[in-house]
Amino acid sequence: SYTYGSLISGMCKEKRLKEASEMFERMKEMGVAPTVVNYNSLIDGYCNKGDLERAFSYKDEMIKQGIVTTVSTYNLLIHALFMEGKMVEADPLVKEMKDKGIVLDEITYNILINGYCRCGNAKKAFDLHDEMLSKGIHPSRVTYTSLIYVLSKQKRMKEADNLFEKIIGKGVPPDIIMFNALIDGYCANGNMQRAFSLLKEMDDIKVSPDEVTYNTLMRGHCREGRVEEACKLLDEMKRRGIKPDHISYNTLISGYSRRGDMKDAFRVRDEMLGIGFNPT
RNA sequence: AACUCGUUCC
Repeated sequence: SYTYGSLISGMCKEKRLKEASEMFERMKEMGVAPTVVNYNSLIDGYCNKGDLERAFSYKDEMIKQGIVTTVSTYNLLIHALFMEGKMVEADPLVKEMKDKGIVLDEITYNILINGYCRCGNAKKAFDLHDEMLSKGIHPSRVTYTSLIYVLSKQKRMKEADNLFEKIIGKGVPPDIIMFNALIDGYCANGNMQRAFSLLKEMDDIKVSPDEVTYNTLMRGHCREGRVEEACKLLDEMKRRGIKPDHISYNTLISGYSRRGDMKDAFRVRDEMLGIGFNPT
């Protein structure tokens, strides 16, 4: 039966790792053979918890048990290391994959590319992008979002926009996350006009904006001191049925605070507390 | 059937 596997992965997703690992041990005691997915679920859980030591010990255990690691196993561990900025420590894992004949897949490349984008290494990210193309692996929206992100952070908006258009030209319709990333780039670089023209484009192609879209636009206005405009956006999102989250309110609070309008800042904070969110 | 990647505040 698939019962144990489902229970273990379910508990790992809910971060109930103690229960998951106990159930895993019980399962083995009962003579049920553990699978690679059981291990991957646990590795994922402990990686998310930040306990990489435990995650790696599960990887060692599976190898000892003669259970074949998959590309997912490595993707999980490489991702966890990259999120902690430990790029170098991931090198031996990539080497190990190659030694075992495990082929890097689209997700592996996306993890590597995103990692380098997050730390501002656009060169390395684009090199990996070229490498995946040369291996016949097609970049996805996930890949492009990372590349747009790093270009935006480096204020290379022309290139970010060109890339965005190029992707559309390839017949890949942008999704909401790609839009949000590009909108954020324009907001962070003070081009609210283009940011709003992208919002309009989203509406045109029926990609519904979400709270991230609006939070991003609100923040763009706030950083220019136009908190009133940001408030109008808060109303607009409510009107459109998009629920503001704690970030929406914190954006307004910090917008008012930066301007020294503490009275308004506290007013928004009270409104936020009134609906059960906590300020940060 | 079940495991892995991208966007806003922090």
